[in-house]
This record gives sequence, C-alpha cells and structure tokens, in this order.
Amino acid sequence: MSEPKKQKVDRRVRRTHRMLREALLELILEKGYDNISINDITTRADLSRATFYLHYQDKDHLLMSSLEEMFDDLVNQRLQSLDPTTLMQGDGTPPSLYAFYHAAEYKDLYRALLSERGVASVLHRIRRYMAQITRRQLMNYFTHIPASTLEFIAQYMAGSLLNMLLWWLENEMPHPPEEMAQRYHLLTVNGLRGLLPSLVPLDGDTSD
Amino acid sequence: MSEPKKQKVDRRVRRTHRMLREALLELILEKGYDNISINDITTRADLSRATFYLHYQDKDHLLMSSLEEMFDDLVNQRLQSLDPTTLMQGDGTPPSLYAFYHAAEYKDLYRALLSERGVASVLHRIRRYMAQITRRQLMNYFTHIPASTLEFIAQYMAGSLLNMLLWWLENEMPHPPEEMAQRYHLLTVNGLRGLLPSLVPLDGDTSD
Amino acid sequence: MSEPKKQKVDRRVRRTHRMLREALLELILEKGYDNISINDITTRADLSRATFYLHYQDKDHLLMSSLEEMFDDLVNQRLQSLDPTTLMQGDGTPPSLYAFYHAAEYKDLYRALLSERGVASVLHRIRRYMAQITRRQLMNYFTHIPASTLEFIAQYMAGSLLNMLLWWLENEMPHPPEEMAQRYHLLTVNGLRGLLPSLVPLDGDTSD
Amino acid sequence: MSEPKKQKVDRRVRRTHRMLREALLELILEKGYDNISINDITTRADLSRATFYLHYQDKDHLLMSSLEEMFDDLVNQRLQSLDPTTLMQGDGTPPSLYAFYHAAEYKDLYRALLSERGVASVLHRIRRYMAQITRRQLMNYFTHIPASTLEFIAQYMAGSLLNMLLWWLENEMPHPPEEMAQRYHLLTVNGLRGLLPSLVPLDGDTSD
DNA sequence: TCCTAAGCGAGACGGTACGTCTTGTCTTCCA
DNA sequence: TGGAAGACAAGACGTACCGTCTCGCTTAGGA
Repeated sequence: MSEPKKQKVDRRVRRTHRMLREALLELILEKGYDNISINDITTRADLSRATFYLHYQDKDHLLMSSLEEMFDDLVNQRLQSLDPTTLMQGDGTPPSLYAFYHAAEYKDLYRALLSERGVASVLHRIRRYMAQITRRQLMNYFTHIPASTLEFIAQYMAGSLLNMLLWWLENEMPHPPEEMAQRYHLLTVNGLRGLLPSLVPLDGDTSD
Repeated sequence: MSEPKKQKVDRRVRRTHRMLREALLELILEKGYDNISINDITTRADLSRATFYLHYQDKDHLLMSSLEEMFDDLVNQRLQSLDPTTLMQGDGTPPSLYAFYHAAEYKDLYRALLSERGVASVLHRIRRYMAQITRRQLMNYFTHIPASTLEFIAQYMAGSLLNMLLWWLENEMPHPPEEMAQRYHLLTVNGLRGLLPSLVPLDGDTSD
Repeated sequence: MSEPKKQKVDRRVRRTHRMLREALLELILEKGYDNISINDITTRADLSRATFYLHYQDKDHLLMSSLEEMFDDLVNQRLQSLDPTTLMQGDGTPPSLYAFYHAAEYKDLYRALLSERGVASVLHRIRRYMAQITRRQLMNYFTHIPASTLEFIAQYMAGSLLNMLLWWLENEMPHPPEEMAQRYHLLTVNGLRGLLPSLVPLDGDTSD
Repeated sequence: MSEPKKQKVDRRVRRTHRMLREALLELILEKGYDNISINDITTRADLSRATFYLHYQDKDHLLMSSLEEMFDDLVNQRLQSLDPTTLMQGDGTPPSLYAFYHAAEYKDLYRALLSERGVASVLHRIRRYMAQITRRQLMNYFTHIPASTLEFIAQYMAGSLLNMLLWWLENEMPHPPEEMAQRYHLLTVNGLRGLLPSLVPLDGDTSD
C-alpha cells in the first residue's frame, strides 16, 4: 500500500541525486574536484544548498556514491564478459585491453579524478578494485598457489596496470590501446613465469 | 666581508623554514595533510601566521619545498650508492631493496602522504621521480633500444614498484623488505626478458 | 497571510541590527570609534563576525545607519514640535534651546562622536542636517529674499550653533542650556538684522 | 670639533623631516589621510619604514608636527599684520577676509583635511586656534567685559567663521572671498551689537 | 476533496580558514 | 649616529565555505 507513494517519492529523490551527480561530474571536468564548493554543485543542479545536506554529508560522500553507481553500471558490464580461463592467453586480446579501452572512453573523467590535482582516495579505491578483480581471476586460473603469493601477484598486476594507465592518460595516450595492452601483457606474463615457473602453462608463445 | 651578514640573515630564515617544515611533517602524521590549517602549522612552529606567508604562498608550497629538501638529503644519498651496472643482478640485493628499506624507515611519513587521505600530487611526483631514476639506470644498461620502449619499461617498473610499496605500507608490511624486493625483482626481470628477449643478458655478466 | 513569515524573518534581522547598533554605541562611549574593531562589535552583540558582513559593509555603514535611526527617532520627534512662526521670538524660548537640551541629553554620545577623537563625517552630516532644518524654517519666515542669501544665513546659523554646542560639550557645559540659548539667540538675531535690515520684523510680532 | 658634525647630522634630520612632511601632504591630497599607510609615506619620501619610527610615533604625530610648522610659517605671517584696533571696522577689509584668502590659497589641503573624509582632530585644533586668536583680539578691543562673556563671543565668532569657511570650500567657493567676508562681517558685528549693546562703538556705519 | 507529510527554497547564523595589509619592534649592517 | 633592509609578532580586514537551523511553500499520496 505504501509502495506507490514511496515510488513517487523515490522518483523525486532519485532525480535530485541524479542532478547532483551530474553537476559534480561536470564540475570535476571543468575545474577540478578540490575547487568545487557545495554551492557550485547545487547551483549547477538547480537545487538549494540545504537540499544537498538533506542527501549527502559531504562532497566526498556524493563523489563516492556517484562513482559507485558509475562503476556498477560501466565497469561490471564490461568485465563480466571476461572469460577467466582466457586470462593469460597472449592471442592478441589480453584482458588488460579492456582496461585501456575503458580508460580511453572516460579519459576526461579519469584524468580529472586521477591526475596530480585529483583525489587520492579515488586512486586507492580503484587500485583496490582492480586488485580484487585480478585476484579473483587469478584464483580461477592458479588453484594451488599460496594465498600470500597470489595476493602479491594480484597487487603487482593491478598496480602496474593502473600505473601504466595513469602514465598513458597523463601523456595524451601516445600509443594505441592495443599496443599498450600487448606490451603490458608481455611484461606481466613473463614476470609471472619468473615467479611461478612451474605453474605457468605457456598459453601460446609470446616470442613475439 | 659581506658574507657574515648574509649568513646571519640566512640563519634566521633557515631556522624559520626548518621550524615550519618540521611542524608540517609532525602535523601530517598527527591529523593528515588536508586537516591542517596554516594556523596549526605556525602555532606548532612558534611563529605567526603572517610569517608563514612571508616565506610560502601556500600549504602546498611548503610541502613541496619540504619534500624537495628531504629528497635531496635522503634519497640521493642512498641512491647514489647504487651501481648502475648492478641493475639486473638477482643475487639477493636487487636495487629495489633500497626502496623498501627507505620506505620502511620513513613509513609514517609515507603513509601519511600516500595513503587514502594523502596528497595526490605527492604520489604523482614520486612516481615521476622513480620513473626518472629507473630510466637513467636503464639507459646505462640497455644502450640500443628505442627511447619509447625504454620509456615504457621505465614507467612500468617505477609504477609497479611504487604500487608494491604502497600496498606493503598500507598492509602493515606483512613481509620483510628482503622478501618483497626478491619477489618484485623476479617479476620484473622476467618481464623484461619477455619484452627484450634478445637484449637482456642474464644476470651476472654486468661487465657493461 | 504571508505576512507572519515575513514578520518573523524581519524580527530576527531587526534584532540583529539592534544588537549591532547598541553594541556600537556602547563601544563608542567606551573606547572611541576608531579603536573599535568589527570583532569588538560582534562579540559585544553576541553575534559572529560573518553575520556583521551579512548586514553591513563596514563599520561606517553601521554607524550611519544607526545614526539615521536615532535621528529619525529622536530629533524628529522634538523638532516637529517647533512652530516655524516662532523662529525669531526672543521671549525666552529660542528654538536653539531644544538643541542644547538634546545635546545635554545625549552628551556622552555626542562627545564620543564629535570630539577630537570622533568621526569627521558625522560632524559634517550633522552640520548639513542642521543647515537643512534652518533653511526650511527661514524659508517659512522670510519669503522674499534671494536663495543664495538665505543659504548663506542658514549655513551661518547652523554652523555657529553647532560650534557653540561643541564648545559647550567639550568644556563640561559651563553654563545652563537656557543661558547658552539666550546668548546665542541674541548674537544671531542681531546678526540677521544687520544682513536683512528691512526684512526683519522685531521680535514679538509673530502674529502670522 | 663636534659642532660641524652636529650640524651635518641636524641637516640630515631636518631633511628627513621635510621629506616625510612633504610626502604626507602630497598623499593627503591624493588619497585622503585615512587611506595613507606609513609605508606609503616612507616610500614616497624615499626612506625606510624604520626611519619613520625613528622620528615620529605615529601618522598623527607627523601630521600634527607638520601642521604646526605650516601654521607657524603661514598663518602667523599674515595675522601678525593685523592691527587689533581695526578689528571691527567695516571699511571693506574685515579681518575675516584674510581667513578667506588663506583658505582659498590652500584650498586643496584644507579640503583634504577638513572634509567629510578628513581628520576630526585637525578641525578641532583649528577651531581652538581660531578661537584663541579671536579671544586675543577681542581682549585688545573690549577691555571691561567679563571673561566668560568674552570667551563665549570668541567661540561664537571662531566657530561661525570656521563653518563658513568649510561650507565655502565644500561648495566650490560659490562667492568671491570679499563677498563672503563682507556678509560674514555684517552678521557678526550686528550680533555683537546685540550682546554688548553699550560697548560697541559703531565703527563706520554698516548701513550698506 | 481535503489533509498531511516529505521534499525543497530561502536565507540567517556561528564558525573556521583564508590571504592580505598595517603597525610597531627588533636586529644587523653600512656610511 | 642616522639610516637601510627586512624578519617578525600581532591582529584586523573582508571573503569564502561549511554545516545547521528555521520557516513556509509546494505537491503528491492517502484519508
């Protein structure tokens, strides 16, 4: 009985949330996260400042909640298509390629959030997120290695990929995504061979 | 003859700079960079707020100038002892070990500056700094590879090392530095072998 | 029906204005206008400094707005009782007597504002105000004299009266108001007779 | 032996004083007394701020000392030529004429110092100064009147003259000095006749 | 159809920090 | 000794945000 009402209320509230989120993302691109005031956001969103505090404690809260939605919408829909059993194959479509595609697609946003003038916590969050995904995929692939080794490798892979992405974005994407992914893949796969010599089945040969 | 005057003046100013720098570093450890106000700094340094602005435009300026000094004092004195010809040797003292030692020594500071609540620009600065050092050492070692490949590798190595350091610090340093460096080294060296198969002499023959 | 809201808002704002005005006047008496800081005022008024700037640009703005209210409240209620046809009568109640009474009543305030350590602009304002009133009353009384002569006389009368008031206040009011007014009146009326010999009916026949 | 040195020192000091005084007066005309900082003055005078404090406590001290010199130099040289026995004569050169001449000559300075944005204490000082001169001249002329009456008249005359001067300057000097003095003289002399009926010998006739 | 509760606009307010500006003191040195 | 140079403490200035609060309007749902 109370659902229809709730739904309508939700509609209004969701609209407000959407307005705030869009205003924030626009403003991040325009002037950098740190230079945005709550007033900027609400003015852009055609809302009053009090309304902001009705929904979020903080600029950070709004950012995190916005990123969460974005990631749930965007990243998942891509990464779910990854076949874990194909992780290591070097047949020209290394999984990191998707990351480069995604980064290129949202390059403005990522530059704004991850650049020198960006938000430290976002970077850490993304790093943890990538490590988590990597860890899961590694677990599907390497079943019998110690957890601590696996964690180490996951962190290594996620971190190095993230940093390649940062460098790539920072330097105006000097190489095409495919080349980036290919090179990155070579470095990584050979690295794994070093650490896990007996475990790594050579998926294809990477002798270029 | 005019030097004594200058020196005295400098002495006062240098003292002020030192007080401010120390106050800043202390406060970063105590409450996080973002929560520090100029007033906090000058109160801690027993100076007046106006004096701060006599020397620095900004909290950021003070931070950067402080880090510069620290790096010039600390990092250089360590890294200069590195023999560029030993870059690739896997004999138990991989060069990254120094990085782990250094990070462990100043772990509080780095945690404060590089953590989730840290300063994004510092992280980028350190990344670039590490990439630069790596590039130089690679140039000493690999003389005939294209600049773009070399740059790519330098970014990869610096980025992955930096991220290992971050993860290590963040997680209360679960492994000893030696183990970290050893594992990291394995991953990296093998990666290089993959990307530069014909160029990489095996460890040991670093006869330049 | 929407008035109650407006009224409530007004009530709050008016209260704030009143608090600030009263604080200012108190402080002027205590330490002199120039030695008052905005902080002094808001502390006294139990308000925050930001609130001050919400309502007034300046210490001067607050002063002027406060004086305006005081004058509207105080001076008008007195001067309205003046019968313009009685301007020149020398029967013991010359109009300047009201000025002396008023000055005596608010002697602390006027001393604070008009003394050596007072506010130049207030003095000029009061002089203009008195000249204006004098001009109006002269216009009622002398109908056929040139405007420039009338202006001259008004300035003369207002200025000389104001200065007598200042001297009187500065010197601890050595004579009773009645005597001051009587003497001042004699000097002025006879002066007028000199400048307007044919126009000035002698005191007493104000049967207009 | 030390005298020549002393003289040199004095010369230097006097030069410094002169530079500061001139800088102050220039700046008063340019931007108004209140808007001048010590720094403005010393910069203009080609001196260092510390030097200012070597000679004067205050901006006010410098002003007062400067005005004193100016008055000693300027006003005295004029007023000394006044013959006290000619005070009341209406032969076309009433003594106030000199005041109007003087005011016209230094109109910029007086406007700056005495206007709405001027310095309250200067105005009071000048008023007292004029009252003093007036008192002296009255004492030469009227020998047998009570001191309090004389004081009253002196204050009246000085105050009304000062205010006429202010009004005149403020309004771009709408009438020539001679006319101002003539009108003012009529008003005053007749006023005196009223207060001191038996004492005032008619000096010439003002039935003009 | 009215009622009522939630969302929201408006904006006053206390509070903190900012970066700038003056003031007056002090010290060190030069001429 | 007079002055230059400039570091420093102290503190006011006017501005910008922040987070909280109160007051009513509006509006959509349930009565």
